[in-house]
Formats: sequence, C-alpha cells, structure tokens
Amino acid sequence: MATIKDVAKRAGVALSTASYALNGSSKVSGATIEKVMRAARELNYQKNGFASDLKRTKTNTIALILSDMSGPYFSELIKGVQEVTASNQYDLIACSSVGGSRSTATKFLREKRVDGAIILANNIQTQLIEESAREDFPIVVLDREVQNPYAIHVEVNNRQGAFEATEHLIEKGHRSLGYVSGPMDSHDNEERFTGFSDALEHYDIPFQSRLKISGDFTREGGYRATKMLIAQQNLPDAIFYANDEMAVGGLQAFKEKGIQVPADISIVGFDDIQLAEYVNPPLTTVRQPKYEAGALAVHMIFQMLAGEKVEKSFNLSTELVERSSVKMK
Amino acid sequence: MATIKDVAKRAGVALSTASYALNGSSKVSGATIEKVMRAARELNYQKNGFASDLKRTKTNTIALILSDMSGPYFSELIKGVQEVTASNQYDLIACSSVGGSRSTATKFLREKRVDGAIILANNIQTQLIEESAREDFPIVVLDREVQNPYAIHVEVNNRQGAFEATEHLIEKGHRSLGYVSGPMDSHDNEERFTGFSDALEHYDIPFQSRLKISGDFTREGGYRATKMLIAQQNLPDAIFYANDEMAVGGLQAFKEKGIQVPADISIVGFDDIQLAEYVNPPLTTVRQPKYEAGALAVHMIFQMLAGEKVEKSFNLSTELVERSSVKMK
DNA sequence: CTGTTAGCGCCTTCAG
DNA sequence: CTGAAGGCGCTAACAG
Repeated sequence: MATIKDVAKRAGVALSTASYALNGSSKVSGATIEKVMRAARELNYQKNGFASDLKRTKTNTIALILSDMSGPYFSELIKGVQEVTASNQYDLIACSSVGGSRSTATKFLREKRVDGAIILANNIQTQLIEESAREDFPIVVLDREVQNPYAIHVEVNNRQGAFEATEHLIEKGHRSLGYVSGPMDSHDNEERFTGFSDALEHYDIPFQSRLKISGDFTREGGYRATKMLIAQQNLPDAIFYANDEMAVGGLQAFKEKGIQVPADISIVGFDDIQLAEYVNPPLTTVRQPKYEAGALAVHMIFQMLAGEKVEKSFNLSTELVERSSVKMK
Repeated sequence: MATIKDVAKRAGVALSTASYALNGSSKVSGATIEKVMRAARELNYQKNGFASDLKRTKTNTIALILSDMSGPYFSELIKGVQEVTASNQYDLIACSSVGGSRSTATKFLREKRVDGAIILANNIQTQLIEESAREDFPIVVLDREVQNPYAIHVEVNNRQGAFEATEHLIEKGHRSLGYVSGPMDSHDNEERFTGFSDALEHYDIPFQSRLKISGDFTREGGYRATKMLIAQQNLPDAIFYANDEMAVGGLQAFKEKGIQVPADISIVGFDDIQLAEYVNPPLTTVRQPKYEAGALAVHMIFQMLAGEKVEKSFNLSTELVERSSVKMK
C-alpha cells in the first residue's frame, strides 16, 4: 500500500507539498498538483482514513444507531437522515445495537469513531449515552429523554397521536377498548399508553386492565396477544395496537379465528408502516413524520457541532390516517 | 478526553504498563491491572479507536454497501450479514452508495476504513471495486462479476429463477408474455431476462419485443410501464416483472383501469419481498435466499481474511412461490 | 510555493 | 514492572 511518502518521493516533491496538493490547498502550483496527482495515480495511492482522522480529530461522519437495522419502520427515517447528512458533506453509517454492550453501536459511541450519533435503539443504555455525549460529540435520541446538555431529544408526539386514535375509536361508538402494549421499558409505548388512558378518562370510559396485553412491538407478539384476548372470550369493541407490526399480527390471529375486522371488531395501529396500506383490511393508524424526524435530528447534530445553542427537546406532530379497520359500531 | 497517558499517570504506572493492562496482556500482575482499570474508570477513559486502528492497521469491522439503505429488499440480507459478522466478533456498518463517487461507500472503499466489504449497489463503479480489493481487503459482490481475485461473487441464480417463473406461466397456458424490465445496466436484470427468453425459446414461443418495457426496478417505474402496456391495447396473457416492486406498481395500474389480476391477466414478480404476500392478489414470485446470501457473503470475507483459498463465485438457488396472481388460462 | 518538523493517541520493543 | 523511544500515515504550522 503506497503512502503519501511514496507519492511525494515519486513526484519529486516534499511530503507536505504532496499533502497540500492532494487536499487541494491553494498554496501549491497547478503544475505541481498535476505532478503529484499523476504520481498518486501511478502508485494507486489511497490515503489512510484513520491517520487522517486521527490527525484532525474529526471524522466527518455521523452514525445512525438502530436496534434493528432490518426493521420496517426505519426506511423513511434513514432517508431523512441520509439526505441532510449528505447535503452537509458528511458521511453516514448505520450500525446496529444488537449485542447490547458488546455491539458495534456501543463501540462507536465509546471510542468516538464518529462525530455525532442519532440513536433509536432501546437496548442502548441511557447511561452510556449520558457518558458519551459532549460538546464535540453531540447525540440526538429519538426514543427517550436523557440528562445531558449535548444529548437532545427529538420525538413524535406519541401521546397526542394515541389520544386522537383512541378518540377516533370512541367517536365511532366503541366503548370497551383494548390496548396491546409494547415492551414495558419503551418510552414510546409508555407515552402511547398515556395518550390512550387520557382519552378514556376524558370521555369517562373505564379502563379494564384485563384488556391490556403485552405484545413487545413484534408481529409475533401482536399475534400472540390477540390470541390471548380471543381466548379470554368477551372481546372488546375495539383494540389499539401500540404499533402497526403488532396490528398486522393481530389481523392474522383474527383471520385464523374467523373474526372479521372491522365488522366484528375495530382496530387501530401506530406508525403507518408501509404494509399498513396493503394489509387486509387496510389499517387505520397514526402516521409518524419519520422522514422529518430523521432530517431534524441530523440538523440538530450539525447545529450542535457548529457550537450553536439548540432546544433541548423537539416534538413532532402525528396524524391519524383513516383506512378501513375501524367501523361505526 | 482522557488519554492512556492520563490513566497511566493516575494509576501511578508507566504508560506501557497501562497499555498492557488495558489490553489484557499476561505480563502484568493482577493487582496492577486492577489499579489501572480503576484509574481508567475514574477518568472515564475511552480509547481512541482510530489511533488504535492506525497502529494495528486493522479495524475489525466490515462494511455492507447498499445503493439504498431504505429499500425493502435488504432487511433479510442485513440479518444474515449481521449475525455472521457478530459471531466472529467483528463489527458491521452499513453505508449507502447514493452520491456515486462522492458517497460514503466510495470513501470507505478507497480509504480502507474497514477490513472488508459486501457490495450490493449498482451505482458503485466496477473499476473502483477492482482497484480496491486486495489480499487484506476482500470484497464480496452480490450483483455482478468482477475481475479481481480478491473480489468474489455470490449471486442467486437469477436465470434459473426467471426460467422457472416463465415456465410456470407457460404451463398455465399463457402464450403471449410481456417482460417489464429493470435498468439496462443491471446484471440481475440481464440474467432474469435471459432466463425469461430461454424459457420462451425452450417452449417455442416467439418473443415480441413490443412487450418488453423498461421499468427501472421501482414501483413507480412498474406503474408507468404497465400503463404504457395497457395504452398499447392488446395486452399479453401474462407479464413477468423483473422485480416485485415493479409488480406492485403494475397491480396499481391494473386496478386503476379496472383490469382484474389474475382473471384478465396473470403476473409474476421476482424477489419475494415482504409486501408480495399482502398485496391484492398475493403475488406469485420467485424467492431469493437473501438471508443465506448475506450470511455466505460475510463467511467468505472471513475466509479470505484468514488467507484461505475460496471459490471465485457462488450461485444460490431460487424458489418459485405460488400465490394468487397467476391463473390457468 | 516548498521543505522541515512536530505531533494526533496508541502500541510495541528493549534495555534496565 | 518501568521509561524511553520509534512509528503507524497524515496534517499543519513555520520557516525558508
């Protein structure tokens, strides 16, 4: 592997000249640049990214940390992040937090291999985030709040979204409402449940705890939770699934038991994943501004990197999208 | 940011001792290790990944380069890659090639910021791959062939898959067949078209070039291509879409025109993306072993990294999955 | 414009 | 176990 030293020697210039030429500094003549470039090409020279980063203590890349790089939710988020990152001439890498404290994500956070990070990964310790964020290493967290001035918070208004969805169910005449929950340690889930409860309370509808079932945000979990609900007999009028994936699983469970949605029971989801539109019946759900959340998150990273003061927290609105899984009772 | 120097000072040992202790060398006593570790903890020391990588000329991470990190196809692939990578104690980062030669992907390839790469990104120049791959930087390419002993090729048998799908259409009595194509510079598309043509030839069915339309692998493209086909009047009996995304777009176009699938026309796709099962009617398509492809790809990277000899090329089989978009004519 | 020089933070001898 | 020293490859003053 040729180094810059070889290039300089071959071009017959000083090491620093080669460096300047390669980096397009203005303090070197066109002829020299050409000479250096040619030497570099001939030697198939490629600079060593680490050495350069090490020297500049700056990587020009930011990380997007996800608990599940393969999940359906993330594609739009990534798009937003990607575009803003690229337009700022930064690089973006995505890494997964599976493996917890031994994960790639943890390593990148700890070792400052990037200039900033956006995190949507419930299995990353809050403590790690709090320890890692600092002035030259801003973090945006999408799924919780964190006590550190350099770790800010962009979230969608889960509570409001859940409130509206629940309200929608109530307005359609449903009175006994079930809630299929995400994992207990999920901040998003908690907020959604709060919105759900608030709506119930607001409309003076009692909450029956037997109708709250845990489903862990996966399709499989939604499927199982729904089966349990069915087995209990005495189904509610409608079910609020804390995310779409679980709702899809629920649909499957209903179908197997010959229960018609929405004729027999109404359901709503949360997220508006791509599938929601294609499932049968198309799912009424709460759309999250994922693209915007991603774009805003990177935006904030850059502001912090530039040393500007930023809000500690942002809240994006959701929108109810009505399809066909809810019917007037 | 505390450095190893600070740790050594605080622990009251030599810098080299601290380094040994931190890296678990055997030439240092347990007591000292403990002392150093404590100092590190107290200072919230984290090593600088670059400095360390630079020194060892090794990153222990491999990159997965995708043209579209947000695409629907990739989630399973990622899963396969992820698992194998993690089980080898390596890190995985995903990066996008959007932006072509100015993309993050290009940078990582050029600057050897990782120990190896898996590429599925038609917008990365073949030349760049050929220039980058070397003994200590193996590459696995998933969507083309490359002339470089350290760049091997894992592909699914597109030709066979397309052949079987086409055969299926023919066996169901369809005689005039359309082909909605992907981009012309896509190796996958080319192979699929070859499989399609081979089947036609094998069954002595003439190919009508007016029934080959370009759709660029996007849903939108499939939609437009289908509209064009419809506008031409005289629809074929069946259409082979070179991928599922386009077929989904096609379904949309048919629906808008009141054309029934499969009653009026049969269609098949390719890939078996998640949506294929949920679309209406559920799409008959060709399943690719994406997980396996990903897992195999990393596997090969590790073999090459270990200096073992490996095959230059691997070919994975596809499988026809029959759903409801094809009917006996 | 060019060359010299001093590190970036870490790892690894090597002689005490 | 220590301390010094050399270097990984590159950048960025600072003098010439």
